[in-house]
Formats: sequence, structure tokens, C-alpha cells
Amino acid sequence: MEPLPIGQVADRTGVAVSALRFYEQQGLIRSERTGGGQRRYPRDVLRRVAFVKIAQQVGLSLDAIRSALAGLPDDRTPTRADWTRLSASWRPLLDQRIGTLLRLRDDLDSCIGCGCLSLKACALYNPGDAAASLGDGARYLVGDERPAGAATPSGAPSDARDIDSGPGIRSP
Amino acid sequence: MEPLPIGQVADRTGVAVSALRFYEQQGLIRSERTGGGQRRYPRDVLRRVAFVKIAQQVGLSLDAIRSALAGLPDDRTPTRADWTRLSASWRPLLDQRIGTLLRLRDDLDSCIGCGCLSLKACALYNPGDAAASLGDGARYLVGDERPAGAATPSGAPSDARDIDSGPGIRSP
DNA sequence: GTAAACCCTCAAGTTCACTTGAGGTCAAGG
DNA sequence: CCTTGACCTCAAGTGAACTTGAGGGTTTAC
Repeated sequence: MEPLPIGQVADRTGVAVSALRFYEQQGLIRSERTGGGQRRYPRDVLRRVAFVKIAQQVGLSLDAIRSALAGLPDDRTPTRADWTRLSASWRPLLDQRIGTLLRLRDDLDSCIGCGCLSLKACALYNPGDAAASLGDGARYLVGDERPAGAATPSGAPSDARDIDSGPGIRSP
Repeated sequence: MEPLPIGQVADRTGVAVSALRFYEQQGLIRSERTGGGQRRYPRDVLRRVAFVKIAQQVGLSLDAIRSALAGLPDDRTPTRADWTRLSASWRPLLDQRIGTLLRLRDDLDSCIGCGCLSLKACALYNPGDAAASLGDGARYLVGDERPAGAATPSGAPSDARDIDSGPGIRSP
């Protein structure tokens, strides 16, 4: 009911006062002001900050998070449906991240150890991972299968070759 | 067999020349020099760079990666067993990251939407995630269950309460 | 009504992971 | 030999995400 002063928000979210001011300046959260010019945050700021922190953990930039939050209504306190819609937009990104990590976990020692790690071609190596999608519709990024000698896109020699060969690894 | 000049390494790994020099300065990779002072990299640098890039994707800092790479032998080209040992040390971290993301995916709309997101207490929210473990033995970090009204560590009022109540969310 | 705790702005600083630029050297092909 | 492209160092710059500090106003609880 009562709006919260910045220190309260900091306490309840575990985010520093300076960071909250920074987020506000970046347009991630908003406040009203008292007559004396102090910030008073509507309570839904707590949820917004939580969203920001979780999104950061997933690997999104503040910029991406801002666009995501732009999906919330501007003129009223977000409803549950608003938040659900927002979090639903993460699914593809999360699925993709999870897929990458699972592949990484399951293939890591074979992959790093044996030379299948073809760098540019290998799904494990592929960056450009988070940071995309979210503001602009689902976009599955990597998801491709292991290369296993498949042709390199540009017809350049497979990097797997290079890593495989030579004394990069010595037989024990 | 032949050692690689920096440009070749850049091409084959997709990492910029400047970044390679930077990695070397940071002690992540090493090179020999020609008579004229130019870098010549042993071939296993390709694998090291791959390791670095993958570790970064998992969310490790260069600092953490350096300690991980310190597990490789200094005096000889790493064997496959060396790499396997190194990548095995990631398991706990990977398992933990995957667990967090799965929880996040499966609980997200309920969690963000309904107010269970208790900020400091919620496993989804918990940072301090990657960056630990790797140099210093397995250390499972979060992994705890959903709070569901459980007492806040310090006896402070549960944040879940605060997020739940008030007009942070309006019924549709 | 006043002191302590809290809050304000604005500018500058910090860390991480690099990149850019200036000014110059090295090496491979013709 | 000589040119051209790759390479060298070192210092400074970049962008993201904050933090710190100076100097000063505001709120609240007694």
C-alpha cells in the first residue's frame, strides 16, 4: 500500500541503493518523489527488481532486460497475466541455455579430450548465446547437432582437423 | 607440429589477435618467440583457448579459468587424461547451473507471477553462482529447496510476504 | 525542535574483458 | 633487395554495471 523509500527496497531486494538509483536512471524501474524530492517506489518495484536480477543470472544485459520490461503496461500496476506473459517469453532462451549446458556437461570430457571440439563449428563453443531474443520474439540460436566432421559452413578447412592433429594432445 | 603464429591461432579459434595477446598477458596461454621476437604458439594453445571460451560461456571469470588451467601440467603437453581431469572438475558447477536454469524454467511464471519469488530467500534469485569452485574442489552452492514460507535466515520478516501482499500485483 | 538516520545530485572511480592507436620491426614472395 | 602484410610494445580507450565521495537537504522519533 504505502510506497517504499529506496533503503527499504534495497533491504528487501538485496540490491544496493546505488544500484537502484542506477536502475532507475537506466529506465528499469520508476519512482515517485516526495515533496522533498526523495524517491518513493510503488511496491511492484520489488517484482521488477527480482525480474532484473534473475534475468541477469540467465545472462541478459540490462539493455535486453529493459526491452523485456517494456512489455509491461505503462499506465497501471502489472497484473499476474502481465508477468506470466513476460516470463513466458523467456522459455526459448532458457531452453536453449539449458540445452547448451546439458550438451556441455555430457560431451565435455569426450569433446575437450578427444578433439571433436572444432571451435568455430562446435555447438559447445558457440557464443552469441544469451543477450539475443526476449524483446523481439522467440529466436532459437544454437541448438544444432554435433558437427562430427560435417562440412564447415564456408568451405574452409574443418578446424576439428587442426585440433585433432598435431601434438596438441599427446597419447599417454 | 609446427608452432603457430598468432594470426593463425586467431583464425582457427575465432578469437581476435588482441585478445590472444591479452590472454597471454593474463597467463592463460603461453608462447615461444622467434629470433625476431614474434610469438609462436604450440598447438595445444588451440585447445586451451577453446577451454577458455567454453568456460566463459558457463560464466567463469578469466581469473577462475586461470586457476582451472593451472591444473594442467607445466612441463609437458597435456595428455587427454589431463584434459579429462580438468573438464571433470566442471561437473559440479555445470550440474548446479543446469539445476538453477531448470528450476527457473519450470517455476518461472508461477514464481514471478504468484509471489513465491522471495528475493533473498528464493533459489532462483540466488546469485554468487558461477565463479566459485573449479580451482578449489567441488562446492555445491545453491541447490536448496523452494522456501514456501520457510523462516528467513536471520529472523527478519519474510520477503515473500512483502512481495505477496500489497498492490504489487493486481487481480485481473 | 533537534539530532540521527536517511536521502539527494553529480562527477568521478572501479573492475572486467577486451580493443584501438601510435610508432615501429619482422618475414615471405617476387 | 624490397615491398607488403603480419607482427611487436605500450599506453590509452571502451562499455557494461555499478560504487564511491563530496557536499548538502529531508524525515522521523524522541
